[in-house]
Amino acid sequence: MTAANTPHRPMRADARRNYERLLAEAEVAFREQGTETSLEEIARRAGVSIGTLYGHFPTRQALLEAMLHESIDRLVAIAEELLAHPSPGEALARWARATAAHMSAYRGLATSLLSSLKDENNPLYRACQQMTAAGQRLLDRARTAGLVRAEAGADDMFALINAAAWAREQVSAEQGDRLLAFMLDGLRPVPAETRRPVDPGP
Amino acid sequence: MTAANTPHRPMRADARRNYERLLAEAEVAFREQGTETSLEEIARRAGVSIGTLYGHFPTRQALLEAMLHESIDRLVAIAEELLAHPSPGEALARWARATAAHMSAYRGLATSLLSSLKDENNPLYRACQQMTAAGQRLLDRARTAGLVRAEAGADDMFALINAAAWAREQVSAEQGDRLLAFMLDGLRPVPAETRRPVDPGP
DNA sequence: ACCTGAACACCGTTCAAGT
DNA sequence: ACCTGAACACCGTTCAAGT
Repeated sequence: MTAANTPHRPMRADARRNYERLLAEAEVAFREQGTETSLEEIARRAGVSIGTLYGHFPTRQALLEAMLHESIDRLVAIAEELLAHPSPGEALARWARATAAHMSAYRGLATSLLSSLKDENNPLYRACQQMTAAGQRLLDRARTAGLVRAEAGADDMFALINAAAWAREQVSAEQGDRLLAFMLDGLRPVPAETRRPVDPGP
Repeated sequence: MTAANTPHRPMRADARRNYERLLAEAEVAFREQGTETSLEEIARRAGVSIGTLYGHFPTRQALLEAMLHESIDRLVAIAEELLAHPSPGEALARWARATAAHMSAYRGLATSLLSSLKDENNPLYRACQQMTAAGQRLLDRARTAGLVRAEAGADDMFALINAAAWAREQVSAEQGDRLLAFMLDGLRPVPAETRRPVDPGP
């Protein structure tokens, strides 16, 4: 593994090996069984005691965060690259699709992520902030191009991407694609002629 | 309780009392703790054995279905009434808001509902179908008024309502409202002048 | 016909004891 | 410095035995 998902400071060789094995098995288990899968099974598959797992990752969120580190960096980098794409709308849509696709690879992850925003101390909190910040630049560029309405913030787009990823876990791939497309189109400015067509109502 | 949530055929008086108490406690527990709350706690609160709970409701979904029966009937009736609303767009939006609000009252319900569509034998499957059918009439009416694009089906709208309800569980009420509004606006036809503004891309 | 509660298998989390 | 595994508290689900 690269330096991205290694812990803060030097580690004893056996500890480091356990850390890596736990991370690798967690990735498999989360992908196959969802983010609520048994931690004891992860420890078992990694060949260590459950106490060792807790020693390295005090909470499920900490383990998820460590597992996501690399891919989040990658998504942030992709956002950076897409800023150079000729079409601000396409760039935004592509990043949203890539992000939603990644999230929906782990059942329950969208829920873990979006709910982490309720607590600053949740290890996933910063991860969400990074992704939101990365999306913000693409969103603002699309807004400047007249493709995004004023009241839509980067947090809204992040929530929509999560919602699409959540839906994608439950429906067919085709419908999942369609739903994300609808959501992104929903960020466009509402054209005057279709606004409140008949009656505003109370 | 009314006849709506009583079981199929005559029941012994004590059985009926247990059934009703379980349903009442389930409603409270699901509302306070979410749809993954402990069934044993529901039985405890209802003052019956866990075996009695399983005797009446063989699965968690069966208990949820029984609990939702009345409110789903109500939402179907509301859809009916809204067909007479002068604005097809407003009617659709109001039904969607009412439905999302109801669903988000029980944490985890949106997931239980949308995922039930993967299995015809899930007791919630029919409940989802009823709601989708109710929404379909409002959706088609809005489509006739030019407010909904051709490729958006009633199942898409149902999924979006669920996604909004799911998001509402995790974010603020204001943001939840906004997200649902974005999603519904995403069902509108895309005006020609904002379609693919610069470059379609590969 | 319905209810009870023990039984079984599983899990999250902590922490004293080891090396 | 790190690891182990027993301990505790909890849960889902089934089913023999009761009334």
